[in-house]
Amino acid sequence: MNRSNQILKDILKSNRLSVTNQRLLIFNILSQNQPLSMNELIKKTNSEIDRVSVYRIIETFISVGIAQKVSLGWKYKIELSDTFQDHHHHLICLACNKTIAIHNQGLESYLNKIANENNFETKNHQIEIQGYCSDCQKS
Amino acid sequence: MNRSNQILKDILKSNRLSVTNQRLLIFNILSQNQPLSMNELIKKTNSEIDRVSVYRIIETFISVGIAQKVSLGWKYKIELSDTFQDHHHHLICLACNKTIAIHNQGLESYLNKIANENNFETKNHQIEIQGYCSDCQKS
DNA sequence: CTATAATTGCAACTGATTTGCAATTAATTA
DNA sequence: TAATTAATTGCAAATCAGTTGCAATTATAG
Repeated sequence: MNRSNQILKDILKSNRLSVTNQRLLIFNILSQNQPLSMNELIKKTNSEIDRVSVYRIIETFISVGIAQKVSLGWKYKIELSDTFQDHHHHLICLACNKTIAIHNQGLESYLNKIANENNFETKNHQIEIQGYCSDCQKS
Repeated sequence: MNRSNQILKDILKSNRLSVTNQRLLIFNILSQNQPLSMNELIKKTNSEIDRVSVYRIIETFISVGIAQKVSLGWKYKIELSDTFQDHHHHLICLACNKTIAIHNQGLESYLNKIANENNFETKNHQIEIQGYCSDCQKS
């Protein structure tokens, strides 16, 4: 039992949610992968969980802050929330579909400044850059 | 006939696309509104255009640079391209659903810097801030 | 004005997500 | 630990978004 799994259980329990095998499996899949689309995630469950349940579990995870949606272009993928990994954004390669995490505090404060200038109370934000990674620029 | 309509027709003609009433109507709806989801757009056509055609027209508009998708959270909406309005991003109010355009050159160059540091060739980017606008913070 | 090419509308389809409900599993209590 | 209760899951079926094929219509070019 590692640290992340303990945090997961604490979050579930403090929200009166059951610790089920299905929830643990999905958490572990998310832990071991880049952001996944719903279909990618469903595939990785290897039919051990019904698709409907995967949707419901992700909905639950998002509502209690275990997972979060990140928009990639105009689709979205699922990744663990900032509780389990540092807040970040992504570069997305249009060729190989790879995501590169970017951690950049300057960018964050820049966005805060803009929100303040507009008297806007920020709840969340999305930043993504789409293009070609260094590997894929050759071809 | 205003200036924008003339630009629209020029773009269509230079791409050997017909100038049809349906295309003009959709262009005018987009001109007069904030970014619209496909369903919002379809509703505003007031059944004068079949849903399938709306999808096809937007696809065409995007391919020739008349319109563009903007991701809002993990959905997307359609707005006129940078040809018809300056490049910008949005603050989105979670309460009233209003979008506030932000024009900020510093932000753009910041993103370019990040891409360069990662040897990444940018094709497009998305930035959105979700929260509560000044009007909606009271309630 | 006619011929040709592009576009639209309709019907039907596919894939993603949601809903209702019964069966199962986890948590609570004695 | 067993029995009870509450939460969760799986299944079937519905809904919603987006797509495809094709015939009917409309725009463009001559």
